[in-house]
This record gives sequence, structure tokens and C-alpha cells, in this order.
Amino acid sequence: MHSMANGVTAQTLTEAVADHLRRLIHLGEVGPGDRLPAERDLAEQLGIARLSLREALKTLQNDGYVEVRRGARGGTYVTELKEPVARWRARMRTVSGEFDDIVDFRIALETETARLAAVRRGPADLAALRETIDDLSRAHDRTAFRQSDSRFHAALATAARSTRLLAAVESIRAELFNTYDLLPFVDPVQESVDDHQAVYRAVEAGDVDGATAAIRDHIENARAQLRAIVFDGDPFGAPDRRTDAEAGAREERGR
Amino acid sequence: MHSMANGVTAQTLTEAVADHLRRLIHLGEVGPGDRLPAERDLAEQLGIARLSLREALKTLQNDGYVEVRRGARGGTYVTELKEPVARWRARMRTVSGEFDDIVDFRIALETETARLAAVRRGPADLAALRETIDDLSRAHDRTAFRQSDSRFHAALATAARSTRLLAAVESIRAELFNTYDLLPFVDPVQESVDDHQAVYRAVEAGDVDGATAAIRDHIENARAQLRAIVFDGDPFGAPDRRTDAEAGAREERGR
DNA sequence: CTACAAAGGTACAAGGTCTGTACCTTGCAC
DNA sequence: GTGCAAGGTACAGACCTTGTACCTTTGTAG
Repeated sequence: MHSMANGVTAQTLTEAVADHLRRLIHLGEVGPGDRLPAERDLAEQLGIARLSLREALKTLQNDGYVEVRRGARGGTYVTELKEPVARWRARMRTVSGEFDDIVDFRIALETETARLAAVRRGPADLAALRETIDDLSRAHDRTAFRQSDSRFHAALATAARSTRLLAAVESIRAELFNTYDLLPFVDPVQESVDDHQAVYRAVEAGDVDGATAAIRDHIENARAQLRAIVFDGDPFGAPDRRTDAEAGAREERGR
Repeated sequence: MHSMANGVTAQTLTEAVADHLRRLIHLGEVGPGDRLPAERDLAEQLGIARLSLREALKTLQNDGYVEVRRGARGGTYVTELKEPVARWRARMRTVSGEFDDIVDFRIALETETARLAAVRRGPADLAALRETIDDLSRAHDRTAFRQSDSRFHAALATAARSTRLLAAVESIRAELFNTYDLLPFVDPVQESVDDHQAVYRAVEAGDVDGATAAIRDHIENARAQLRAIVFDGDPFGAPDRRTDAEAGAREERGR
């Protein structure tokens, strides 16, 4: 027998709660400056003891996600996220291939999502998609931009009638974090609106190939933008860019 | 603020271990009749206390995945899996859309996997793929068939150079369980070999569209076969069709 | 400038989980 | 029928989770 391998561990409530909250922050559900509910309330909402929540908040505090203030106007506030974003960026630069691995996975999920959406969408789905694009084009700050962007992709997965794709699309977005705060704000908005509209038109028309091509372009655009953020100013030069065209030439260790 | 929603829970070690072992069984890493390592050894391999392992085994025992025998030739043996397969089948029939949801997700993962493999594969990858197909065509029993099949898809994800796709492909295969034991054995072998060879040829040729089309066909074939197992007449022909609730209620004592 | 209210901070006891260690029981093989 | 390789059981210590109670900080209304 083989591969009964190791690595099995329990997850404490504290860890689970910290992961949950960290994910909400990564997804932009709560952004810099937002205040979380009071400990007692939040603990009740999450169905856990206050102490467990407090320990989770302590973790997030240590990692620089939130800061805690006492007194009447006290509470737990999301920070500007400079520290965690810096750590995320360092990891993306350090762990070879991690960045492209995530984006490749996202492409796998979203191209098929777009394909299914083009086939299965109904009028209500189209309306929901239009609304997210309208919100996006009207977004006046980064938080609104983030949320509209997230909701477009969620609406697409909803139109695709796939609960697993919806969940996975959200998960992988959380892994990419939310780094728009590091970009100049104006550029990405118009580009993103254009990309989303292209996807929408193909989905509305039931154009399967057009929809997959449009979403692939969109994610490749996002990849390029994020790559600039992550690797900009690297003294050792850009790491190898695994485009599909190039990568075929190289070959790796056997297995 | 919204969506701070509920549902956060810790996972006990026992649960984690049970999930891990159940997954190995679902993937066919260990099959009917196989014996797991002795409790003391397995606990050490997994890095956990024996009691935690024992509780996990108790769970699997209750669910009909394994049976435990004492004495010199004793140990923990994987059952014929009739009970869990019946439960799985009942669930697929009952939970509306669950079956297609899983297969749709699998298509999302594997089409992009095939696409990337066609672009990034090296000679070693091609050799590994050929080997799994050879194994498959020589498979004399269901266990060998299962393993070769799994390994082909793993090799494909390896050729695609994507750790996340590899992990996700494995996960979703575990959710589909391993129901080949319910099929007549001869048919699917030749079909499956043909399908895999079609994928291989496209990947070898670097034919992106051919590879995605071939893997999509393969999975749609698998969908049709599985659908027949899941939704068509009872494979055991018994007019007495037990619901899973009934099945769980009976046959409780015999252990 | 004082009292109140709304937050976070701390303490403790009861019950559950995980570990390490030790010892008992079963049943095949010789 | 003895040896021995399994599983079966017991227990104490450390850690995690919960419920409850009470303390401290700080903005602000009066």
C-alpha cells in the first residue's frame, strides 16, 4: 500500500473563523475603514463563543488585517491592508509559479462558466449582469469597483447554473487578493467595463465561442495588470512568463 | 454590513482523518478487499494519536466503508462498498442537479487541463501518458482499471503544469465516487482506452482545440455511463428498492 | 464635569478533544 | 497450547470551546 501519507490535521474554531474573516476581506466584502460588528454581536451571528472570535481577531490583528480600538467609538476596523498586501506580493514573487498557477486555475473555471452561461442564461440572468456592469461603470471609489466586479463574476456563475463553479470562482478570487488599491484608479475601470460588456454581449447572443474568448481576454488582461503590480521593480528581472505560446518549447523533469 | 453570515465550524481530527480515508477509497487508491496498515502504524504515518484514528475508523465502519477483524490476521479491510455506493446513488438521484453540477465542474477543470497540457507537455509527460494508457488497455480487473484511469487524468494535469488543477481534478473525481463496479466490465474498458488515446494524440500534436474537444467527449461519455448507473433501473434488479434511510436503519447490528 | 452607554479586556469553571502510555483480549500459525 | 500480531480499553494531562460574570476604556449627552 502507498500514499496513506501524512498531513492530516484538525482545524480549531479560531483558525476557521480567522480564515472566514480573512476571506471576506480578500474578496472585498469588507474593505479598509469598515468596522466589523461588535464582538458580542459577531460572535452570535457566527454561532460561536466570544472568546473564540476574540482569538481569531487577535490573529488578524497580528497579521495587520484589522485594528482594535476600545471605548465608545471602539470596535474592530479593517486596516489599509498595506501589510498583508505586501506579504501577499512577496509570496507571489517568491513562490515560483504560484501567481500563474492561480490565474490558470481561474481561467479554467471562468471560461467554462462563460460557456455555460451563454447556453443557459435566462432573462433574469441577463438583467442581473447588466446591473453589475452599470454599477461598475458608475463606481466612484475602489470599494464600489471591487464589489461590482465581484458581483459580475458571481452573476455569470449564477447564469451558468453551477453551484460548484460559483463557489470555486469565489474561492480563487480570494486567493488573488484584492490589489486594485495599488493601481491607479482610472485605467482599470474603463478597461474592465469594456471587458465585461464584451462578455455580456456574447452571453446575451448565446455565442459560446465568443463568450469564452471574451472572458479569457478579460482574465489575461487582469493577469497582465496584476503581474505589473506584483513583479514591478524586481531587481532580478521578471520571472518566466508562462504564456501558452512559449511554454511548449520548454520541458521539465520527468515523473 | 451584510453576509458576515453563519456556518463557521471547527473540524475535529477525527472528522479530518475520516474524510481523508474516505477520499482515498472514493479515488480507488485503496479498493475492496485491501487491508489498511495496522492502527498503530497508520496512526504514526498520519501523525496522530491512535484513539483519533480509531474514532475515524469507527465512523467509516458505521458508514459501511470498512470492516474490522481482530486476531492475528485481523486488521481494517475495505468492504465491497455496496452500502456507501447505494447511499451515493440515492443522493445523486435525490438532490436535484447535483450529478450534473459535479460533471459540469469536472468539464471546466479538465478541458482547460487538456488545453494547457497540449501546449506545455514535454517528452516525459507524453511518456507518462502513454504508460497510463498501456496500463489501462492491459487492465484485467476493476481495481487496475480504476487506478490507470485515475493516473491518466493525474498525468494530464501534471503535463499542464498546474498544481491547482491537479488537486481539483482529484477532488472532483472523489465526489463522483467510483462506480465502475456497477458496470459490466468489458465495454467501458475499450471505450475508455479509445477516449484516452484520442486525448493523447491531440496533446502530443499540440492540437489545443482537438485536445479540449477530445477530453470533453470523454467526460460526456462518462457522464452518459454514470447517468445510466445512477438513474436507470436498479442494477441489482430487486423490486424491493430500499431508500437510503431504510438501508441505514437496518443492518446496523452485525458488526 | 459627570454620568451613561458602548465598546473591548479579563477571569473562571465545566465539558469536550487529543495525546501518550499502559495493559487486556482475540484468534491464526506453528 | 504457546507465541504473537493484531484490535479493544482505560486513564491522566494538556489544550480547546463555551457560558457567565465582571472590569476598563472612552466618546458624548446633559
